Amino acid sequence: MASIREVAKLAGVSPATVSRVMNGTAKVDDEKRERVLQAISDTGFVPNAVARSLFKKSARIIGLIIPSITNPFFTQMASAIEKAADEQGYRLIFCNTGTDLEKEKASLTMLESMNADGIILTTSHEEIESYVNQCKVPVIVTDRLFKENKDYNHVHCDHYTGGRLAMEHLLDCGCKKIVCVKGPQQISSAKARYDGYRDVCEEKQVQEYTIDCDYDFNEGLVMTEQLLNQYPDVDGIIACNDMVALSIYKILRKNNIEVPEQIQLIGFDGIYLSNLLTPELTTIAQPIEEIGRKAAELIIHKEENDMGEKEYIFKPALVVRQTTKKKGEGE
Amino acid sequence: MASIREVAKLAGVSPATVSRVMNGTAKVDDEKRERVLQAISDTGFVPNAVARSLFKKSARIIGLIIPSITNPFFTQMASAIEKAADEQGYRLIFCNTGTDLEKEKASLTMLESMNADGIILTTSHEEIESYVNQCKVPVIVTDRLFKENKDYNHVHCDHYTGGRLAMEHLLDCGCKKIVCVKGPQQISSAKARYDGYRDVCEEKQVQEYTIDCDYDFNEGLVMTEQLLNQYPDVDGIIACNDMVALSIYKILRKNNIEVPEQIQLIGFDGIYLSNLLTPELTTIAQPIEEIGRKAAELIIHKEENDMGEKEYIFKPALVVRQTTKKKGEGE
DNA sequence: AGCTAGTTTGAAACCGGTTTCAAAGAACGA
DNA sequence: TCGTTCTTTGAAACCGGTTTCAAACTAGCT
Repeated sequence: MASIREVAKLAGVSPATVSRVMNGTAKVDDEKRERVLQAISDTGFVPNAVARSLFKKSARIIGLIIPSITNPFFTQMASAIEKAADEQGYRLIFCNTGTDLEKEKASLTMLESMNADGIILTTSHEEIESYVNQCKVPVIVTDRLFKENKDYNHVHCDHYTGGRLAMEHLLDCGCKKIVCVKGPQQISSAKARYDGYRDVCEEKQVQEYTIDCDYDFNEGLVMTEQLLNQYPDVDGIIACNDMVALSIYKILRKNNIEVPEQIQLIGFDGIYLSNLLTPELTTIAQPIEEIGRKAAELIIHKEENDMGEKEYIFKPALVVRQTTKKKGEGE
Repeated sequence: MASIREVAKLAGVSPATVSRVMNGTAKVDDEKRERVLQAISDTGFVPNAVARSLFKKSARIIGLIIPSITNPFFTQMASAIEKAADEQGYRLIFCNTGTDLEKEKASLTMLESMNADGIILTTSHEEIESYVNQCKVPVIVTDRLFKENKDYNHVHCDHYTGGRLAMEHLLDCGCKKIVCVKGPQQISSAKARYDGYRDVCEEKQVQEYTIDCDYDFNEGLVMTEQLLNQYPDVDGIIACNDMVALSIYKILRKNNIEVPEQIQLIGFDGIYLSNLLTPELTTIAQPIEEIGRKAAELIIHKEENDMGEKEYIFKPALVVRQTTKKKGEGE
């Protein structure tokens, strides 16, 4: 409530001096400093962040544009971003897009007009590119690339290798007929994962079986029924992400199919949920927290980084748990 | 980038006129309006939100202070808040506290200095009260009350009735030895739930069995082992929330105990996860989205509301799914 | 003492919209 | 035609910190 001018008046100095005491931007006479500090504590003065950010052109804010706040993958990433941001006095603004392009655009301009210091964007639309280009605020693209070429700061995981790891693991486990539940192929991560699967199929001279599915739990329920119809003798399933893996598991159990005895199942992402369930899900884990932290750091330390079209790729890791098992091995 | 003064110069009018055209706050000559609109579109002018909020003393921001962004209960609530906020052009700022009192305080002052229009707070500390009182920004307390008396705007669920419903349901199902996994009793919701359980015990002349546990998955794992040791003949468990119920289920399965055949299990909250798992969890569901929406609306329409010490209580509902079953009934 | 160099300090401009207030212009009646 | 009232418009103040710039003061040297 109190303003810097009131504090200044009370301390018998100018607003400039109060500002200097608060920020340590210049030397202030000891006796005056004491009076200022006293006045600040007497009035309970808290500097107005809006006024400061108007002048500084920085609101110490990071914008996070993601498809959904309830999706565990994004909340885990968000949590890591929030942690890194909070440590440096930055705040997070959440923008839920539901993958709606118009909302993505609106969030971009809105965050820019709020003097955000940077934006972390997970998009599903190539068309967003021109808007990202116009944006004066640095944009870090995470998880999903929206361009084949590397003109932007990308932080993501090597999904292609992930796809290979998943397939190789199921083959290792002795599966003969492995179905890949492909995610939406316009999303780069889904496509790369499938590419990895397909390349292993080719290399190992194994027949490829696929089914299309959204990155969505409910969609997974429907597609699994269809999968079982289409491939009744399937013995291994690669889900496009962990949430879909959960829905697949649910339908398998509903059909009294034992996992991993009859069908083995592997997910993608390594969200914390994959570890909580019974049974625990075998999955290709991304270092979600590291991705989030890296993205936040790129913005927070943008002065040190040149912010020039870089790509940061993390390695996925196979995490073997309870939904896969080498055939012939006992408990 | 362009400022309102540049737009004004280009259109040959004053900044005031540009402002009036944008906001429709006063009549502007048709021909001038056209010139202004043209200049806006030529320059791609987007008004700076910070400058506006400095004058308006409103940043069209809602602060959300919660213990964790990854906890599904809070993300579901947050999602509903975000939706209601977005519809009215408000943005959400997330503050993760990890139940740390200092972080709660810091978030409160920070949000106030950002000219936030309101704050939605889920706290675990009574001590926060004096800070909430000092806050000029309206604070809505959700989920957990921090005072017995009702001096604040509270939006929450009738946890006491929830506790009763859970216990009555397990009795209905024929359970004889029902253990209540009590949540942290300094948190009002946990206490109310336990009170409900206890009162039903008294009324029905049933022996009360309890075990203490945090609202936390990992804690649940440990406490369940202890529970099985302490009450080997338990046949019904009331978990303090759904996440703890998941962990209880995990340990029960690890001990080869069938649910619901040997032990019946009921959770609390009705997070969407409770429905995704296999088996689906019987739970006492809160109307999480309604709670979030109500809290957001109280802030967005604060002018219409008198904002004077009101309490909004929602009713919980028993959702019977697969972890409970009336004894003696077949599939 | 007189002069220069260095330090502390406050007045005022600034950030970029918004709003007030009074002036200028339009419309209308006498 | 003149006066009155109503409308449109822009100059300037405002929101509340921050920073510049020059004045005032201190210290050090001749």
